[in-house]
Formats: sequence, C-alpha cells, structure tokens
Amino acid sequence: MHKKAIPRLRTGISANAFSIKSTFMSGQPLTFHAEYSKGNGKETLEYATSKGVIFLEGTGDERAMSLRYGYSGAYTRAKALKEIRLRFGIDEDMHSIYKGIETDAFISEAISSLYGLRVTQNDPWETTLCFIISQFNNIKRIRGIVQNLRKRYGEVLNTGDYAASLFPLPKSLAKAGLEELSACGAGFRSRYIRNAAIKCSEGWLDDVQGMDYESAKSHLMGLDGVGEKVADCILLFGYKRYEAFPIDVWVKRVMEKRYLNSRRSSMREIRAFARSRWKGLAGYAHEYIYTYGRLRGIGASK
DNA sequence: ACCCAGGCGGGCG
DNA sequence: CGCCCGCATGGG
Repeated sequence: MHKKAIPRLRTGISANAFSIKSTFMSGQPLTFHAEYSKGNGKETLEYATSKGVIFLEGTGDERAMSLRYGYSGAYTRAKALKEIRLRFGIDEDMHSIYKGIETDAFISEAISSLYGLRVTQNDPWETTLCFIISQFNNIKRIRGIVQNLRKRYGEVLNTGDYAASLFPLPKSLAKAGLEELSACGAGFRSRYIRNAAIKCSEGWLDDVQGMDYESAKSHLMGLDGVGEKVADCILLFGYKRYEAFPIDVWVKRVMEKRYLNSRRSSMREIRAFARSRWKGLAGYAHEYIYTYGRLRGIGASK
C-alpha cells in the first residue's frame, strides 16, 4: 500500500497512563478500522477516518508514552494533532478517573493489567455504523466487514506516494444496494446499514450532542438496527457519555460472576448496579471490565 | 456436524 | 413488561 513512508512528526506529548496496545485490544470502534503493530520498542496505530489516514506511534511505557504522528488526506498538522488529542483523550485526567472507578479488587486487577486503556472518542457516524455491524457478530468479522465497506464505499485517497480507502460517509452508503452490502459480509444487517445511512445523511445525529442521556438514547434507538446496547455504545464511544454502560454477552457474564454472586441477572438489574456503583464513570469502568473479562475468558462456558 | 459471536425486531402471553 | 424466536456468516 505504501509506496513511500509518510513522515512522522513529534507531538511534543509524553502521555501519562496511556497504552496504545490496551486501547487497541479493547475493541473500541476505532479498532474496527485500525491496524496495530509493535516492534523494536515502538508501537503504531494506523486508521482511516472519512477525512484521511492518521498514524500514531508510541515509544516508552504506559506511564510516559512519547508520541509521534503522521497524516494524509485533508488533514493539516494542526488538525491531525487535534484529532489525536481528542480521539485518544490525551488531556483526560486519568488519575481522577481511576480513583473514581477503582472500587474493588477485581477492577483493580483489570486496571493494572490494562493500565493506560483509554475510552476513545470517535466520530458519531463511524461509531453508529461500526456498532450496527457488531450485533450478533464477532470482532474479527466486524473488522472484516468494516474494511470491506471502506474499500467499496470509502473515498479513495491517492497522493501518488500513498493510497488508502477512507471511512465511508453516510451519503455514500445511503445509495448502496442491499446485495452489494451483503457482498461485503453484512448479511441481515444490510438494510439496517442503508436505513441508518439515509437517516444520518439527513442529519439524524446532528442534535444528539445537546440532549440529555435518556433522550439521546431513545433518539438513537429510532434508527433501525439500534437497540439499547448499540445506543449505549454510540453514546459512550461517539459522544463520550461515560454514564452509558453497554451490556453485551461478555459484560453480562463477568458482572454476574464477579459482582452479582453468579446469579443470572436481567439487563435492567445489571445496569442499575453499574450505575449505582460507578455513577457518571460507569462507561469507563465498563471498558476495563469488558476487555479484561473477554481476554481472560471470565465466565466463558468452556 | 455443532456452537458461538460486543443484539435487534417482531410476535406473543 | 418479559420471554422466545429467527437471523447471515465464518471460525473454532
């Protein structure tokens, strides 16, 4: 893909409590369209937005991660840097977040294992598309479908030195045929994708930012293929609403096993528990519980 | 062959 | 409300 390397610039950032690897492993929407690699003392992440490609390179450890960056497409130096700061929550006060969510030995174990995992703030449309695809699916396949959609519907960026398919815009997917979407692997989600693309290209997501959590959630659920869980993911990863606590099969199992005496519990019950325990930071706690639980296979049937 | 995956919509009691 | 079912597809 690369004909010539894109230059990497200094960000001047030495991030505290920031791990590219843990963030990548957490399976946030970014990672459905990002490539991670690690070698000779540095780790890199490369991902496509609808505006261009961003490269992030880190050296050092999670307590002082020195960052460099690169960009292509419509970005300028300043815009690329701003994108990175926002996306990875570089200016977040992790000390106070950890203080707020570290309520017990289990989450404490998760935090030390995944130290530096950040909740990323992604573009709302990206997040909506990624999580509509996520339903009744697995991460590997979600990634594959997102890559296929990028290649088929994303703007092609070709600078001569470098070529890539950008993240597809809603207006581009709004015109997609159902068979074509199915050919990307979307299956029964094809009609959800097209309908959401149509509504989002007409401004469905425009006012969410100003809504309170409950109204925003029910508004998002007005999109076909968006239920409670996906709406919570969109709010958490697309709008940085840390009060959202999405409950998928993994979180459900881990919560039951580690917090609810191995009792089979309803979604409502689990949500209420999480909200009362972690309050406005439930979503941040969620990422550690979800990722740690999934990587360790906690509560898995075998 | 079977089971599962970051669920959701629709139908039923 | 809560429960149950079908759903595309690919990997273990």
